[in-house]
Amino acid sequence: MARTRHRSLDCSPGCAVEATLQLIDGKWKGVILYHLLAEAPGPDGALRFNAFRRRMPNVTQRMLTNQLRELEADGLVHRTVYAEVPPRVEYRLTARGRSLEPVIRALKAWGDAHAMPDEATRAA
Amino acid sequence: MARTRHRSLDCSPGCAVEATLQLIDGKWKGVILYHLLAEAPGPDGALRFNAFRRRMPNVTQRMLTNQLRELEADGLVHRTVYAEVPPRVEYRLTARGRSLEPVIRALKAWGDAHAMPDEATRAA
DNA sequence: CATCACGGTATCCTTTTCGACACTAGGGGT
DNA sequence: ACCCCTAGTGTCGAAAAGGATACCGTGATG
Repeated sequence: MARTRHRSLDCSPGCAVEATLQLIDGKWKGVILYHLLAEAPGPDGALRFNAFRRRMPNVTQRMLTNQLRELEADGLVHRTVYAEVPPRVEYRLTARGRSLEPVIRALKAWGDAHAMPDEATRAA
Repeated sequence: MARTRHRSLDCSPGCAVEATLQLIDGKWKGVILYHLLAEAPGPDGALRFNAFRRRMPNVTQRMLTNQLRELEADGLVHRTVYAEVPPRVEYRLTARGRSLEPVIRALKAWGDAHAMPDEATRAA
């Protein structure tokens, strides 16, 4: 479901840039990763499905599921299902996911510094 | 033409992350910025339209134009047109664009370290 | 006269993405 | 008997993104 981008590695050497973008592209993945990195409570930083929903009220269930599943397929997030009723599912970063921290922080820092005040700069 | 993403800032505080992603999202913008940051020759790091085309052979003219125009609209790239024949147009980063350097470098570094060797990791 | 270089536009069409909305299971509470 | 809770899934349809292809002006060159 992720943007297909270029499957043949046709850019070089900027390709690594695109390879990384491909993983965190997808309209909500950036925020999901940010919440897992910086917001998760508890010792191991796990978040449940509805915890995400509370943090991101405008994401539909279907989209949230999709984005989480893609992050899981990319090996960035691990999904733990507890066989309980009502169901309980916890999401936490994998080591690979945690390694994205400098990237997410760079994105956050830039956004805070250059984009957040208002976006009237480009109000067409 | 860029992905619409969320226009109401409905995520917080991960919003800054998305705000930044929104600017460099767009299938080729990452590579374009990378080339402008790291590859541009000359003292002021300008690249001409066909210089991009040579570096990214698989991008169509239309897409390249679109991506460059969006980067220009976002204030990341400046476009200089010389009234000559044959036409000459140079693209260079604005100060705002140059400020993205740590972000691009983080993306590149992660890609080199975690994604480039092969992507058979997730070959489904 | 024809062709090339350059930096694009214009059209058309397909693929991808995303949002709305309805629906599910199964135990516990009232 | 009925509703609530969690963590989803299914289907539909609109909108956006992106690819293919053809076309443009103009001055220099062959």
